Amino acid sequence: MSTAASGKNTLSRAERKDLTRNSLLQAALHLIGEGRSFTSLGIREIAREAGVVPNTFYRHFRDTDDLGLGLVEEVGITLRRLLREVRQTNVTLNNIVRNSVGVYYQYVLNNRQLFLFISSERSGGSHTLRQAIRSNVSHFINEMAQDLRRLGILKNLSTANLQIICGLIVTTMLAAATEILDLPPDQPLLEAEMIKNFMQQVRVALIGAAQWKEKPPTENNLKST
Amino acid sequence: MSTAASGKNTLSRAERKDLTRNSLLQAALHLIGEGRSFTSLGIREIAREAGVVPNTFYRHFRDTDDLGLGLVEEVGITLRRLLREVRQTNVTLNNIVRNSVGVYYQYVLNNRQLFLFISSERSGGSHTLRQAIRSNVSHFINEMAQDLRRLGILKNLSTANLQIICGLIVTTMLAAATEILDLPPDQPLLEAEMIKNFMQQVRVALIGAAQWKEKPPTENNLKST
DNA sequence: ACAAATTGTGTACGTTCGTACACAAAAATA
DNA sequence: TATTTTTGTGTACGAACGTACACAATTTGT
Repeated sequence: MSTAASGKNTLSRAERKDLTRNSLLQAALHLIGEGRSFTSLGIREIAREAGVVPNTFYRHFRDTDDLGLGLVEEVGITLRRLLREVRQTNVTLNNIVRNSVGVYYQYVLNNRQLFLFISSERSGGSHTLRQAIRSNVSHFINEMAQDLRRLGILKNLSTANLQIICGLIVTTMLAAATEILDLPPDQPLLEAEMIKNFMQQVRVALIGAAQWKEKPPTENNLKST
Repeated sequence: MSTAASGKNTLSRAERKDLTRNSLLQAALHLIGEGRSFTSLGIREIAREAGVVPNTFYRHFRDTDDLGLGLVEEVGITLRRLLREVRQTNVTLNNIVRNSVGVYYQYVLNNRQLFLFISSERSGGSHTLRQAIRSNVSHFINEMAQDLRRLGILKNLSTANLQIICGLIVTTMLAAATEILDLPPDQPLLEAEMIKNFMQQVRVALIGAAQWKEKPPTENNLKST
């Protein structure tokens, strides 16, 4: 009887620890869901919401930033997997776009608090969290560009420009999610309208990308000063 | 001797009040410039930085959000004027784009702290500030669409779709500013690279917009489920 | 079986915060 | 000139915070 559960419903120490760790993460998310901003949350507040004594917090996280990193990791892993699956089971650009957008917003709406956190801290809070989120976003962009290249989509673009296009699309998706989450919940009409507008933005970006010519030899259009 | 300065270097009461009001605003910006996030600033902290006693704060602002509204108004008025001037003294789309981008980044870099504040609080802080910033952004988008229409640019687009395009461009500009401000200051190489990439994003969006056809009658591409 | 490590608890201390109240100086108003 | 209003000051109080330390309970490793 070394590692796992010995009797019937007992939990190992590591499992119990993960339980309270998760209750701390969920407590932070719950507070965010009530309109609080993550930056303003304190250790005592999170611990109180999780039903533990303040000091317990330190058994799991060094400070609130450290807890935030846990949240970032969670959303990054999940969302990256979901979007990769979409691109692996579709081959045409239109299907990839439609399904990626669908999966993405499904996730955003099903994980409201988690994405409220991401939206806020992406530009808002501590340097550490900003870096972590930005790193995840870059990872997203790279994977997207890589998959599009593999599928032979947008062959007219150099790798660098393909990344720029993917960056534009990801930026647009993030901004749209932020706006949608700022609506009062359960406003399906406004929500559908915003998603429709956003999809048009993505389509315009893709049309522009398809039309883009490397090193345009035509006229002296748009050369830098 | 009713209203204004009576003697030589005396200031009226209103002028003196505006002086300390500005020193409070500048104090908040200075703290932001040192890496602090606006959401985490307190009344005492701002007052201390401004060199006044905490209670003085209440003579000018109800709370920190109220002070934030003052900052939002300042950047909104200035930036809207600058961009409107660009669009009023240029007629071709390329010139408008190039000069708007130039003026915009000039402003962002010359008002680093102010724009750090905007970037953070646009998605981050209190509901009040978010609303105020979003309202300014909408105002921007509307003015841009209106001016482009007036100049006869992108005639192929309906008013609604023109607004969507302008929204895409404004979103891209905001995201780019946020990223640039996150670089360590005085990195002109990285900065120039990022601005170049960003301009390509805007160009792609405009190319896509020019190619966009209302009600495409071709195939059954991209109809919603 | 026993020692060691882990995890959550309780108490406690010093700091900072928002804000209330009384007050002083000076400008505006009559 | 006399009175009122405005603007900044000084003091004070209760609450919340981060965190340190000692301790209890229980699982883990030998």
